[in-house]
Amino acid sequence: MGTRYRGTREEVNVLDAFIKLMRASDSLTSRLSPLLSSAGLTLGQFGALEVLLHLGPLCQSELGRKLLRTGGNITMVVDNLERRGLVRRERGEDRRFITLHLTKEGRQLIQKIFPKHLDALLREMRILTEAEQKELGRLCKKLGKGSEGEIQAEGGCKKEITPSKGGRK
Amino acid sequence: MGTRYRGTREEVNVLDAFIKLMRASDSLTSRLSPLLSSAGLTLGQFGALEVLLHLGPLCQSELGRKLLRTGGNITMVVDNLERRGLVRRERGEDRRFITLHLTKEGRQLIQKIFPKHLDALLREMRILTEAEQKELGRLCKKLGKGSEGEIQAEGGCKKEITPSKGGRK
DNA sequence: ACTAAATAATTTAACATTAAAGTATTATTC
DNA sequence: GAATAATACTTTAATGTTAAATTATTTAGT
Repeated sequence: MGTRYRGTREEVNVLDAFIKLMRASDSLTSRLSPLLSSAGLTLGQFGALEVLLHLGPLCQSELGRKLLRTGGNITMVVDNLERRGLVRRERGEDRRFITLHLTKEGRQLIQKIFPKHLDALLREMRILTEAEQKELGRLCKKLGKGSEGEIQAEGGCKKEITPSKGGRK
Repeated sequence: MGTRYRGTREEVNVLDAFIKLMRASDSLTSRLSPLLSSAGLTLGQFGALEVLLHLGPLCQSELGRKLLRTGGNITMVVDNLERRGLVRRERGEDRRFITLHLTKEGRQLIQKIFPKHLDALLREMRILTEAEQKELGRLCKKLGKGSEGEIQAEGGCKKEITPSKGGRK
Protein backbone atom coordinates (compact mmCIF):
# COMPACT_ATOMS: atom_id res chain seq x y z
CA MET A 1 0.00 0.00 0.00
CA GLY A 2 0.94 3.62 0.12
CA THR A 3 2.49 5.79 -2.47
CA ARG A 4 5.85 5.71 -4.24
CA TYR A 5 5.73 9.38 -5.01
CA ARG A 6 8.54 11.38 -3.39
CA GLY A 7 7.11 14.62 -2.13
CA THR A 8 6.46 16.64 0.98
CA ARG A 9 4.98 14.94 4.00
CA GLU A 10 1.62 16.51 3.31
CA GLU A 11 1.66 15.34 -0.29
CA VAL A 12 2.53 11.81 0.69
CA ASN A 13 -0.14 11.75 3.39
CA VAL A 14 -2.80 13.09 1.05
CA LEU A 15 -1.95 10.66 -1.73
CA ASP A 16 -1.95 7.81 0.74
CA ALA A 17 -5.38 8.66 2.14
CA PHE A 18 -6.79 9.26 -1.31
CA ILE A 19 -5.51 6.01 -2.68
CA LYS A 20 -6.95 4.08 0.24
CA LEU A 21 -10.29 5.79 -0.21
CA MET A 22 -10.41 4.82 -3.87
CA ARG A 23 -9.28 1.31 -3.07
CA ALA A 24 -11.95 0.87 -0.46
CA SER A 25 -14.80 2.02 -2.67
CA ASP A 26 -13.57 0.01 -5.63
CA SER A 27 -12.95 -3.02 -3.52
CA LEU A 28 -16.36 -2.90 -1.90
CA THR A 29 -18.31 -2.43 -5.10
CA SER A 30 -16.24 -5.12 -6.69
CA ARG A 31 -16.96 -7.58 -3.90
CA LEU A 32 -20.66 -6.70 -3.96
CA SER A 33 -21.11 -6.99 -7.69
CA PRO A 34 -21.02 -10.79 -8.15
CA LEU A 35 -24.36 -11.03 -6.38
CA LEU A 36 -25.86 -8.52 -8.78
CA SER A 37 -24.26 -10.20 -11.76
CA SER A 38 -25.80 -13.46 -10.66
CA ALA A 39 -29.19 -11.80 -11.07
CA GLY A 40 -28.12 -10.43 -14.43
CA LEU A 41 -28.07 -6.89 -13.11
CA THR A 42 -25.40 -4.28 -13.55
CA LEU A 43 -24.76 -1.77 -10.79
CA GLY A 44 -26.68 0.90 -12.65
CA GLN A 45 -29.63 -1.39 -13.25
CA PHE A 46 -29.67 -2.44 -9.63
CA GLY A 47 -29.55 1.18 -8.52
CA ALA A 48 -32.46 2.08 -10.77
CA LEU A 49 -34.65 -0.79 -9.58
CA GLU A 50 -33.77 -0.07 -6.00
CA VAL A 51 -34.71 3.59 -6.27
CA LEU A 52 -38.00 2.66 -7.90
CA LEU A 53 -38.67 0.16 -5.12
CA HIS A 54 -37.92 2.49 -2.26
CA LEU A 55 -39.08 5.80 -3.66
CA GLY A 56 -41.88 4.67 -5.95
CA PRO A 57 -42.55 5.55 -9.61
CA LEU A 58 -40.36 8.32 -10.97
CA CYS A 59 -39.75 10.04 -14.27
CA GLN A 60 -36.42 9.47 -15.95
CA SER A 61 -34.99 12.88 -15.22
CA GLU A 62 -35.73 12.43 -11.55
CA LEU A 63 -34.14 9.00 -11.60
CA GLY A 64 -31.09 10.53 -13.20
CA ARG A 65 -30.84 13.03 -10.38
CA LYS A 66 -31.12 10.31 -7.76
CA LEU A 67 -28.50 8.17 -9.43
CA LEU A 68 -26.35 11.13 -10.44
CA ARG A 69 -26.31 9.99 -14.01
CA THR A 70 -26.80 11.84 -17.26
CA GLY A 71 -30.03 11.57 -19.21
CA GLY A 72 -28.46 9.58 -21.99
CA ASN A 73 -27.26 7.03 -19.53
CA ILE A 74 -30.68 6.68 -17.93
CA THR A 75 -32.22 6.15 -21.34
CA MET A 76 -29.89 3.24 -21.96
CA VAL A 77 -30.26 1.67 -18.53
CA VAL A 78 -34.03 1.94 -18.71
CA ASP A 79 -33.97 0.55 -22.24
CA ASN A 80 -32.21 -2.52 -20.96
CA LEU A 81 -34.49 -2.91 -17.97
CA GLU A 82 -37.56 -2.45 -20.14
CA ARG A 83 -36.32 -4.98 -22.65
CA ARG A 84 -36.12 -7.50 -19.82
CA GLY A 85 -39.60 -6.58 -18.66
CA LEU A 86 -38.44 -5.26 -15.29
CA VAL A 87 -39.75 -1.71 -15.68
CA ARG A 88 -42.53 -0.09 -17.67
CA ARG A 89 -42.48 3.34 -19.31
CA GLU A 90 -45.66 5.36 -19.06
CA ARG A 91 -46.22 8.67 -20.80
CA GLY A 92 -47.54 11.29 -18.45
CA GLU A 93 -50.23 13.89 -18.91
CA ASP A 94 -47.40 16.23 -19.76
CA ARG A 95 -46.19 14.19 -22.66
CA ARG A 96 -42.59 15.19 -22.17
CA PHE A 97 -42.45 13.06 -19.05
CA ILE A 98 -42.13 9.31 -18.88
CA THR A 99 -42.97 7.77 -15.54
CA LEU A 100 -41.13 4.59 -14.72
CA HIS A 101 -42.91 1.79 -12.90
CA LEU A 102 -41.58 -1.49 -11.64
CA THR A 103 -43.34 -4.42 -13.27
CA LYS A 104 -44.30 -7.37 -11.15
CA GLU A 105 -41.18 -9.17 -12.32
CA GLY A 106 -39.04 -6.14 -11.58
CA ARG A 107 -40.47 -5.80 -8.11
CA GLN A 108 -39.99 -9.47 -7.37
CA LEU A 109 -36.42 -9.36 -8.58
CA ILE A 110 -35.33 -6.31 -6.61
CA GLN A 111 -37.19 -7.48 -3.52
CA LYS A 112 -35.32 -10.73 -3.75
CA ILE A 113 -31.90 -9.20 -4.45
CA PHE A 114 -31.86 -6.17 -2.20
CA PRO A 115 -31.87 -8.06 1.11
CA LYS A 116 -29.03 -10.23 -0.10
CA HIS A 117 -27.14 -7.15 -1.19
CA LEU A 118 -27.71 -5.60 2.21
CA ASP A 119 -26.55 -8.77 3.94
CA ALA A 120 -23.35 -8.77 1.95
CA LEU A 121 -22.81 -5.13 2.72
CA LEU A 122 -23.36 -5.74 6.43
CA ARG A 123 -20.80 -8.49 6.37
CA GLU A 124 -18.30 -6.20 4.68
CA MET A 125 -18.88 -3.27 6.98
CA ARG A 126 -18.79 -5.27 10.19
CA ILE A 127 -15.03 -5.17 9.92
CA LEU A 128 -15.52 -1.69 11.38
CA THR A 129 -17.11 -0.98 14.74
CA GLU A 130 -20.23 1.12 14.86
CA ALA A 131 -18.18 4.09 16.03
CA GLU A 132 -15.74 3.60 13.18
CA GLN A 133 -18.56 3.43 10.65
CA LYS A 134 -19.91 6.68 12.04
CA GLU A 135 -16.51 8.30 11.83
CA LEU A 136 -15.95 7.03 8.31
CA GLY A 137 -19.31 8.49 7.33
CA ARG A 138 -18.45 11.80 8.89
CA LEU A 139 -15.09 12.07 7.14
CA CYS A 140 -16.48 10.97 3.80
CA LYS A 141 -19.33 13.42 4.09
CA LYS A 142 -16.89 16.26 4.58
CA LEU A 143 -14.86 15.13 1.61
CA GLY A 144 -17.85 14.58 -0.61
CA LYS A 145 -19.25 17.98 0.16
CA GLY A 146 -19.41 20.59 -2.52
CA SER A 147 -21.93 18.36 -4.25
CA GLU A 148 -25.55 19.39 -4.39
CA GLY A 149 -26.74 17.22 -1.53
CA GLU A 150 -29.26 15.08 -3.35
CA ILE A 151 -30.74 12.05 -1.65
CA GLN A 152 -28.76 8.96 -2.48
CA ALA A 153 -30.56 5.74 -3.15
CA GLU A 154 -30.12 2.97 -0.61
CA GLY A 155 -27.28 0.62 -1.22
CA GLY A 156 -26.85 1.54 -4.84
CA CYS A 157 -23.40 1.99 -6.23
CA LYS A 158 -23.22 5.23 -8.11
CA LYS A 159 -20.53 7.07 -9.97
CA GLU A 160 -19.91 10.73 -10.62
CA ILE A 161 -21.36 13.31 -8.29
CA THR A 162 -21.93 15.81 -11.04
CA PRO A 163 -23.48 14.55 -14.28
CA SER A 164 -21.13 16.75 -16.23
CA LYS A 165 -17.60 15.48 -16.01
CA GLY A 166 -15.39 12.83 -17.46
CA GLY A 167 -17.17 12.65 -20.77
CA ARG A 168 -15.60 12.10 -24.14
CA LYS A 169 -15.59 13.73 -27.52
CA MET B 1 -28.00 12.61 2.77
CA GLY B 2 -28.63 9.37 4.53
CA THR B 3 -30.84 6.53 3.60
CA ARG B 4 -34.58 6.20 3.15
CA TYR B 5 -34.50 2.49 3.79
CA ARG B 6 -36.44 1.40 6.87
CA GLY B 7 -34.45 -1.27 8.61
CA THR B 8 -32.64 -2.08 11.82
CA ARG B 9 -30.33 0.48 13.31
CA GLU B 10 -27.31 -1.45 12.12
CA GLU B 11 -28.67 -1.66 8.59
CA VAL B 12 -29.35 2.04 8.47
CA ASN B 13 -25.92 2.88 9.86
CA VAL B 14 -24.17 0.62 7.39
CA LEU B 15 -26.09 1.94 4.42
CA ASP B 16 -25.41 5.46 5.53
CA ALA B 17 -21.66 4.95 5.86
CA PHE B 18 -21.52 3.05 2.60
CA ILE B 19 -23.39 5.70 0.68
CA LYS B 20 -21.17 8.43 2.02
CA LEU B 21 -18.08 6.44 1.10
CA MET B 22 -19.31 6.01 -2.46
CA ARG B 23 -20.31 9.65 -2.64
CA ALA B 24 -16.93 10.81 -1.46
CA SER B 25 -14.96 8.77 -3.94
CA ASP B 26 -17.27 9.66 -6.80
CA SER B 27 -17.32 13.28 -5.86
CA LEU B 28 -13.57 13.52 -5.58
CA THR B 29 -12.82 11.81 -8.87
CA SER B 30 -15.47 13.88 -10.51
CA ARG B 31 -14.01 17.11 -9.22
CA LEU B 32 -10.52 16.03 -10.22
CA SER B 33 -11.41 14.93 -13.72
CA PRO B 34 -11.92 18.31 -15.44
CA LEU B 35 -8.20 18.95 -15.17
CA LEU B 36 -7.45 15.65 -16.86
CA SER B 37 -10.09 16.24 -19.50
CA SER B 38 -8.50 19.59 -20.25
CA ALA B 39 -5.37 17.67 -21.18
CA GLY B 40 -7.43 15.24 -23.23
CA LEU B 41 -6.78 12.43 -20.79
CA THR B 42 -9.25 10.02 -19.29
CA LEU B 43 -8.72 8.72 -15.79
CA GLY B 44 -7.39 5.44 -17.12
CA GLN B 45 -4.99 7.17 -19.47
CA PHE B 46 -3.78 9.45 -16.71
CA GLY B 47 -3.26 6.49 -14.42
CA ALA B 48 -1.24 4.66 -17.03
CA LEU B 49 1.01 7.62 -17.80
CA GLU B 50 1.47 8.31 -14.13
CA VAL B 51 2.52 4.75 -13.37
CA LEU B 52 4.98 4.81 -16.24
CA LEU B 53 6.40 8.09 -14.98
CA HIS B 54 6.84 7.02 -11.39
CA LEU B 55 7.65 3.35 -11.81
CA GLY B 56 9.42 3.39 -15.17
CA PRO B 57 8.84 1.19 -18.25
CA LEU B 58 6.51 -1.76 -17.68
CA CYS B 59 4.93 -4.51 -19.66
CA GLN B 60 1.18 -4.37 -20.18
CA SER B 61 0.32 -7.18 -17.82
CA GLU B 62 2.26 -5.46 -15.06
CA LEU B 63 0.51 -2.18 -15.80
CA GLY B 64 -2.80 -3.99 -15.59
CA ARG B 65 -1.89 -5.29 -12.16
CA LYS B 66 -0.90 -1.81 -11.00
CA LEU B 67 -4.09 -0.24 -12.30
CA LEU B 68 -6.24 -3.23 -11.37
CA ARG B 69 -7.62 -3.46 -14.86
CA THR B 70 -8.15 -6.36 -17.19
CA GLY B 71 -5.81 -7.07 -20.06
CA GLY B 72 -8.36 -6.12 -22.64
CA ASN B 73 -8.79 -2.75 -21.06
CA ILE B 74 -5.07 -2.10 -20.96
CA THR B 75 -4.84 -2.95 -24.63
CA MET B 76 -7.40 -0.30 -25.44
CA VAL B 77 -5.99 2.38 -23.14
CA VAL B 78 -2.49 1.80 -24.49
CA ASP B 79 -3.87 1.81 -28.05
CA ASN B 80 -5.28 5.26 -27.45
CA LEU B 81 -2.15 6.55 -25.78
CA GLU B 82 0.03 5.12 -28.53
CA ARG B 83 -2.15 6.65 -31.21
CA ARG B 84 -1.57 10.05 -29.61
CA GLY B 85 2.16 9.38 -29.46
CA LEU B 86 2.31 9.44 -25.66
CA VAL B 87 3.63 5.92 -25.16
CA ARG B 88 5.66 3.53 -27.26
CA ARG B 89 5.29 -0.26 -27.41
CA GLU B 90 8.47 -2.27 -27.55
CA ARG B 91 8.64 -6.04 -28.05
CA GLY B 92 10.86 -7.70 -25.52
CA GLU B 93 13.37 -10.49 -25.94
CA ASP B 94 10.57 -12.77 -24.84
CA ARG B 95 8.32 -11.82 -27.69
CA ARG B 96 5.16 -12.32 -25.65
CA PHE B 97 5.99 -9.20 -23.64
CA ILE B 98 5.49 -5.64 -24.74
CA THR B 99 7.34 -3.06 -22.71
CA LEU B 100 5.68 0.32 -22.53
CA HIS B 101 7.78 3.47 -22.58
CA LEU B 102 6.76 7.08 -22.23
CA THR B 103 7.64 9.08 -25.31
CA LYS B 104 9.10 12.53 -24.87
CA GLU B 105 5.63 13.99 -25.45
CA GLY B 106 4.08 11.60 -22.99
CA ARG B 107 6.64 12.42 -20.35
CA GLN B 108 6.22 16.13 -20.87
CA LEU B 109 2.45 15.83 -20.63
CA ILE B 110 2.31 13.78 -17.46
CA GLN B 111 5.05 15.87 -15.84
CA LYS B 112 2.97 18.94 -16.57
CA ILE B 113 -0.35 17.48 -15.43
CA PHE B 114 0.60 15.47 -12.38
CA PRO B 115 1.62 18.44 -10.19
CA LYS B 116 -1.62 20.19 -11.04
CA HIS B 117 -3.55 17.05 -10.22
CA LEU B 118 -1.72 16.79 -6.92
CA ASP B 119 -2.42 20.44 -6.15
CA ALA B 120 -6.11 19.92 -6.77
CA LEU B 121 -6.09 16.84 -4.59
CA LEU B 122 -4.33 18.70 -1.80
CA ARG B 123 -6.95 21.42 -1.95
CA GLU B 124 -9.71 18.82 -1.73
CA MET B 125 -8.16 16.88 1.10
CA ARG B 126 -7.26 19.91 3.20
CA ILE B 127 -10.88 19.95 4.29
CA LEU B 128 -9.67 17.22 6.64
CA THR B 129 -6.96 17.66 9.25
CA GLU B 130 -3.85 15.55 9.04
CA ALA B 131 -5.18 13.34 11.82
CA GLU B 132 -8.49 12.93 10.02
CA GLN B 133 -6.72 12.00 6.81
CA LYS B 134 -4.76 9.39 8.70
CA GLU B 135 -7.92 8.03 10.30
CA LEU B 136 -9.73 7.97 6.98
CA GLY B 137 -6.85 6.06 5.51
CA ARG B 138 -6.88 3.59 8.35
CA LEU B 139 -10.62 2.92 8.09
CA CYS B 140 -10.54 2.65 4.32
CA LYS B 141 -7.61 0.29 4.47
CA LYS B 142 -9.55 -2.02 6.76
CA LEU B 143 -12.54 -1.89 4.45
CA GLY B 144 -10.55 -2.38 1.31
CA LYS B 145 -8.78 -5.37 2.73
CA GLY B 146 -9.33 -8.81 1.28
CA SER B 147 -7.74 -7.56 -1.89
CA GLU B 148 -4.36 -8.82 -2.91
CA GLY B 149 -2.42 -5.82 -1.64
CA GLU B 150 -0.84 -4.63 -4.85
CA ILE B 151 0.89 -1.29 -4.97
CA GLN B 152 -1.42 1.43 -6.12
CA ALA B 153 -0.16 4.09 -8.48
CA GLU B 154 0.16 7.61 -7.11
CA GLY B 155 -2.86 9.83 -7.53
CA GLY B 156 -4.44 7.69 -10.15
CA CYS B 157 -8.16 7.01 -9.98
CA LYS B 158 -8.79 3.35 -10.36
CA LYS B 159 -11.79 1.09 -10.38
CA GLU B 160 -12.32 -2.52 -9.41
CA ILE B 161 -9.99 -4.11 -6.97
CA THR B 162 -10.21 -7.48 -8.65
CA PRO B 163 -9.96 -7.60 -12.42
CA SER B 164 -12.67 -10.20 -12.55
CA LYS B 165 -16.01 -8.73 -11.55
CA GLY B 166 -18.78 -6.62 -12.95
CA GLY B 167 -18.29 -7.77 -16.49
CA ARG B 168 -20.96 -8.34 -19.08
CA LYS B 169 -22.07 -11.07 -21.41
C1' DA C 1 -51.78 33.24 -31.47
C1' DC C 2 -46.89 33.15 -32.29
C1' DT C 3 -42.44 33.06 -31.20
C1' DA C 4 -38.88 31.97 -27.92
C1' DA C 5 -37.26 29.65 -24.00
C1' DA C 6 -37.31 25.75 -21.15
C1' DT C 7 -37.72 20.92 -20.22
C1' DA C 8 -37.69 15.73 -21.12
C1' DA C 9 -36.17 12.23 -23.59
C1' DT C 10 -33.40 10.23 -27.38
C1' DT C 11 -29.58 9.70 -30.44
C1' DT C 12 -24.72 9.81 -31.61
C1' DA C 13 -19.74 9.36 -31.24
C1' DA C 14 -16.05 8.25 -28.48
C1' DC C 15 -13.93 5.88 -24.79
C1' DA C 16 -14.14 2.61 -20.76
C1' DT C 17 -14.90 -1.70 -18.90
C1' DT C 18 -15.59 -6.63 -18.37
C1' DA C 19 -15.55 -11.73 -19.57
C1' DA C 20 -14.58 -14.88 -22.82
C1' DA C 21 -12.52 -16.55 -26.81
C1' DG C 22 -8.65 -16.40 -29.88
C1' DT C 23 -3.61 -15.91 -31.31
C1' DA C 24 1.23 -15.98 -30.61
C1' DT C 25 5.09 -17.22 -28.01
C1' DT C 26 7.66 -19.61 -24.48
C1' DA C 27 8.26 -23.22 -21.02
C1' DT C 28 7.50 -27.97 -19.48
C1' DT C 29 7.01 -32.72 -19.73
C1' DC C 30 7.26 -37.01 -21.50
C1' DG D 1 11.86 -33.19 -30.06
C1' DA D 2 6.82 -33.10 -30.18
C1' DA D 3 2.74 -32.51 -27.39
C1' DT D 4 1.01 -29.85 -23.64
C1' DA D 5 0.61 -26.18 -20.51
C1' DA D 6 1.35 -21.54 -19.34
C1' DT D 7 1.75 -16.69 -20.35
C1' DA D 8 0.99 -12.20 -22.84
C1' DC D 9 -1.61 -9.79 -25.64
C1' DT D 10 -5.66 -8.92 -28.82
C1' DT D 11 -10.33 -9.25 -30.30
C1' DT D 12 -15.25 -9.45 -29.64
C1' DA D 13 -19.76 -8.51 -27.79
C1' DA D 14 -22.27 -6.31 -24.44
C1' DT D 15 -23.07 -2.61 -21.27
C1' DG D 16 -21.92 1.70 -19.24
C1' DT D 17 -20.61 6.46 -19.40
C1' DT D 18 -20.23 11.23 -20.92
C1' DA D 19 -21.08 15.55 -23.77
C1' DA D 20 -23.32 17.34 -27.45
C1' DA D 21 -26.83 17.55 -30.81
C1' DT D 22 -31.63 16.52 -31.94
C1' DT D 23 -36.62 15.95 -31.34
C1' DA D 24 -40.90 16.59 -28.99
C1' DT D 25 -43.59 19.05 -25.89
C1' DT D 26 -44.95 22.67 -22.80
C1' DT D 27 -44.61 27.31 -20.87
C1' DA D 28 -43.78 32.23 -21.04
C1' DG D 29 -43.57 36.68 -23.25
C1' DT D 30 -45.16 39.75 -26.41
